Amino acid sequence: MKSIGEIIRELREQKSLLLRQVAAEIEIDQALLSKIERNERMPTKDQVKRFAKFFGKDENELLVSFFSDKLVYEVRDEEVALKAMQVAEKKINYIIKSKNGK
Amino acid sequence: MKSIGEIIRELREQKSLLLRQVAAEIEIDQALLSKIERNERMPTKDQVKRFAKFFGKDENELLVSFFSDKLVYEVRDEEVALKAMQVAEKKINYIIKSKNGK
DNA sequence: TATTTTTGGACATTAAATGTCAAGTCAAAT
DNA sequence: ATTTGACTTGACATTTAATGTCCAAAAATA
Repeated sequence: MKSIGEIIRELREQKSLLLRQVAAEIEIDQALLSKIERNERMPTKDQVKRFAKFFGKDENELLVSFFSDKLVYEVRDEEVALKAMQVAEKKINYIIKSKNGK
Repeated sequence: MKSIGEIIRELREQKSLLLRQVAAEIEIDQALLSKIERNERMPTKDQVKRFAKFFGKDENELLVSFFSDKLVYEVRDEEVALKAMQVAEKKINYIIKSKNGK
């Protein structure tokens, strides 16, 4: 249940790396990495993939954190947030079923 | 489980109104309304409120359709869509609990 | 205190969304 | 067949929101 930023920071600290070092690997500005780790900026999907690769983490696992953060962000301040999320889940389920033949 | 666009179109047709007429009420271009009804454009939150008021529908009900559509749109093409949605729901629940004291 | 790491904030850039307009299609009616 | 009215389409404009950059300030470390 951690945010994508928290996860990235933990991974970096586990390896005792500096912002500068990881930023260079991922090819982003170190100030941007700092912000990503503190959830002040969202990374792009592509950056998340690079983080996964660099830290040797499962890509889908990080992507789930990433997208769930984005989803939460979309409705966080809305009264109907939870309801909307539940309905969205049903809709996704429906779409998936449609894709799999019937 | 209908999209916000489908709902708006149905409401309009139930009252036998023309695109032009509803568009004037809501104060949007009729071409835009046409696109909204066919899910080619998303309305803004404010427009959704105006639709609710004009059609005499519960505002939150329409907002749930609206936001759930947006949520689905955010992850529709992602392999991890469902998983991300489920995690997002947990996160929302957590946030709500935090807000209510403990 | 000097050095290094991290953060803050203003600004630039890019990307994505909404909104507009004019031309287009289609159906019904005459 | 032509006209009329309703709706749609597509290119483009505008607006909004996000990411990205730079440099100075702050915080931590030696």
